[in-house]
Amino acid sequence: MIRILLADDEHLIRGAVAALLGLEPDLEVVAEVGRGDEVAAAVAEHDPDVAVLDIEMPGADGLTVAERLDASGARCSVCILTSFGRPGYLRRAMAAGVRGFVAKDAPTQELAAAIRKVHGGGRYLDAELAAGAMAAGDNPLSEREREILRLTGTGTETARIAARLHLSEGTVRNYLSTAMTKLGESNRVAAVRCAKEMGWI
Amino acid sequence: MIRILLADDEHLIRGAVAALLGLEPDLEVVAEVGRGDEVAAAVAEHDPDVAVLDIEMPGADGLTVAERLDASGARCSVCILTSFGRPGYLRRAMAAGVRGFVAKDAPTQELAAAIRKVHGGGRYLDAELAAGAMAAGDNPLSEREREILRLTGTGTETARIAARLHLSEGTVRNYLSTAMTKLGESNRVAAVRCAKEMGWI
DNA sequence: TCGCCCGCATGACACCTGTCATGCCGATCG
DNA sequence: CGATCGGCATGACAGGTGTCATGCGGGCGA
Repeated sequence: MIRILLADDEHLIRGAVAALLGLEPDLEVVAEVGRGDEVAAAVAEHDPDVAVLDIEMPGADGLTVAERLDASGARCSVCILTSFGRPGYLRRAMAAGVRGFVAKDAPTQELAAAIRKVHGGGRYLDAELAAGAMAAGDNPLSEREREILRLTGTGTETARIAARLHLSEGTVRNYLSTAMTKLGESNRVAAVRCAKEMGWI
Repeated sequence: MIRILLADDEHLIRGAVAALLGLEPDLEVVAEVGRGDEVAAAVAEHDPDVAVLDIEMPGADGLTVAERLDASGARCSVCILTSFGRPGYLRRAMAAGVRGFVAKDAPTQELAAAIRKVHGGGRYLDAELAAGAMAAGDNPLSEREREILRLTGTGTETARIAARLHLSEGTVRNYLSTAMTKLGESNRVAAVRCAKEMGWI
């Protein structure tokens, strides 16, 4: 029996995935949490074999959680289950020692297959996603560029961004300009959108 | 036995929700589709009692599908199941004769409860969402403003938007300006974000 | 019928944005 | 070591952006 922890902020979906996994005779969901920052405690308490993590979660996102579990030398394996198979996400997951990566639009039985593979010490990657990540290449943005794109994406004005980061407005515009050049986009809205889709911010 | 049609573009999630509903003795999933534009045919073929529709789908979004079903006088009731409980979505759904509206982060048993209520001729609304919709008020944006906000949100340059809509650039900027004023935002990125969160574009 | 309001559309003006030239610093490499 | 490259930071300039005054036409209440 493979013991599973499920982390996803959408309660109903979490319950549905638990129901799906409950249909498999060799799988057992032993814990469910709705926030990233509750995963560590739940792992400590329930000692699951595999942690199935969503990426978009309040508290801490699934990739950050995976990195922390990896750094703390936790016994349990991690399988990411997410809506967005963005290239940047996949790379960050691999770097964090994640061995399974399944998209929410994958075939129904793929999650159980991934969990078994991961529990057996193997890896499970969606072929489409892996190909996409290879094609997209590395994240070309610097830390400053990412930060400023993130803030721009929330609708923050240039002046406010400059104030918050202790920069001149011209410098903020300059980072946006280099980011736009790197992403091949011609304005800030398009650059933010592109960076988000790649999983780079 | 209540016969259900399930429409959601995320295959794995669709399967999971089907598994969840399969646990209920009085519910039966008789059809599953992954695109909005496949719903009509599936309804005609399987004659379900209740159609459970996601909003974000390729082909046609769930609200559009609900409006079409309503207009065609279909026998089956509609229950919307979505990640985003945006005020504008709820209003559009009500206008389309939808009688159930459930958020994906609602408690696990809420979907089954909503389906039973809707099948019995009643209505089922998440109290939180309904309150949010009341508080947000009506969509203040005109058709032109929505269209231009949508295009701006995809990263399209002002000049291209003007060309596509056969307007001068100044007019496009003006619509963005009035939209920004109505939404209380100070730049186009913020306005797009705000309108999206309200479900107004 | 007459104002009145609202949506649609435009051009002009002030200001914000995107780009460029420039410089500094640390890392990498021949 | 000196050369070179990439990240960080700035100011100046041209052009795009947000705002305003203005006008047209359709619907709606007085």
